[in-house]
Amino acid sequence: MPMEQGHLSQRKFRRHEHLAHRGELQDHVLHLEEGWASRYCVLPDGRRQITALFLPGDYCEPQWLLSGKAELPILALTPVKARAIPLAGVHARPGDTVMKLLGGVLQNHDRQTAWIVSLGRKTALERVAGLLVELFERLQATGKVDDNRCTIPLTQQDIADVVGLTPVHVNRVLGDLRNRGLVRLSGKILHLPYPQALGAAASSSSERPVDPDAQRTAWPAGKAA
Amino acid sequence: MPMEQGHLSQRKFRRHEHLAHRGELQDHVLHLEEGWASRYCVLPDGRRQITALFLPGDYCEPQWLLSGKAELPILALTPVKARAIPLAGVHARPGDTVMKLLGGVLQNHDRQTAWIVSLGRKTALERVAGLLVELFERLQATGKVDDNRCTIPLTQQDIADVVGLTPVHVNRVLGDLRNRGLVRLSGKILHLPYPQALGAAASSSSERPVDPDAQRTAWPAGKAA
DNA sequence: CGAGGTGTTGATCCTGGTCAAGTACCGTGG
DNA sequence: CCACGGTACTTGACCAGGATCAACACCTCG
Repeated sequence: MPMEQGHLSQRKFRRHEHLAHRGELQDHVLHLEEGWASRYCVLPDGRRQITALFLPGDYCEPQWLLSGKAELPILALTPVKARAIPLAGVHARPGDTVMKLLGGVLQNHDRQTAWIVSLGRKTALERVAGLLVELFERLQATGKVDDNRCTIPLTQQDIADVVGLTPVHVNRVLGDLRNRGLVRLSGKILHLPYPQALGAAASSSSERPVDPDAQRTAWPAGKAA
Repeated sequence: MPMEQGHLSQRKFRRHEHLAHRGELQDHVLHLEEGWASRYCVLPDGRRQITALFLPGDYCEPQWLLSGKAELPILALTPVKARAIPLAGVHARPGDTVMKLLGGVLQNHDRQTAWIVSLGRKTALERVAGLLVELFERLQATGKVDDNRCTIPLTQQDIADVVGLTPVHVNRVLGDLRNRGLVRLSGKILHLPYPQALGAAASSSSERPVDPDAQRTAWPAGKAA
């Protein structure tokens, strides 16, 4: 009995409450109105990795349109208000929403690709800096940045679980960024005096000499068939 | 001038030739018939990370159906034979192919999620073991495994660029796995005497005591609203 | 008020990186 | 036939980026 898409589809979750459980079938997609959520994975011995962050304005797991199932659990990092979009309705009258959802899938896919590069090849400092600018820009896109300031409700533990580090080390890196004057993070307020500069630190840390003859084997790259 | 989908759409690439360049617009998707390819990213200072592997039978970048554009370059790791599937045709008569492509997108998405967990939280040994079983199983699914043996045309450098390690260290880890009798990798032939056991090594290395009270903060996980 | 979740800092350890040399294995051309 | 040059693989010695262990300060919220 699918209900109309009116205000009745509004759902609330408390901090640390699950929006979805591992392997659970999903007949809807959530559109976050307020609060943050995360997709995560726990290894048998307790190691945790967050594989996606969902911010206000995001669809929470657009790919459920295609799979109808949550591969991994989704956890509220803060109190969350969301609108549930029943998939039955979308499938019945495939309109604008389908394209938005597929766009969301694509965006998440590309974001994940970028994170694979980060986790595989970047230093702790680059990863943390990268996360901060990514979040800054995503919040900026939804008008949630003012005077280079925004609210990041993440714990240092959360950050660690995103960037694949220890909370202790995240702390040190944040301290380092603070010393360099690139980041001011007090309480949950993030202030980036020079977002540009932080972006630079995220790509390839300034120290690391940009090796001009980086190509291991110079594949001409221009020998099309 | 799009050609018919007959045998004329067959395309060949040599080793180290690009199937697609970074940012290039794509009016087709490739279906690999023979050979392996990889999506990769190079940082300004030369660090490389492979973010996807394409095996025979795979669609190469199904999401091009949605984006029409290659975000990252695709490189042939071996000589490649592929069938080009023009997207114009797919959009015109959306049939079975669309679902197959969307399924491919979903599969790649999930695979990337798994790799984020690996790169973020697993040890060198677990990552390498994980890669080998993944490839073994993907080849098995297309009937390319016989007597627990299959062909892996990857260089140790390639493997390193997938698992985010140094080729030197990959070598040591492979040696370790060989000593444990879990892997026999001579030339390009991979032999897994006990695929099962290797899978176990990939999840959480046997040494690592499975911490029973792993939950950092015991979130009841059962307090639905 | 106390308790538990956080953030901060120091000392020490260890996984994996770096540097370097040497080997094996080609396919090429003399 | 062998000499060669290039790529891939191995191995050792040493180094360093983060992890681990531990203690403490802070702060919010029962």
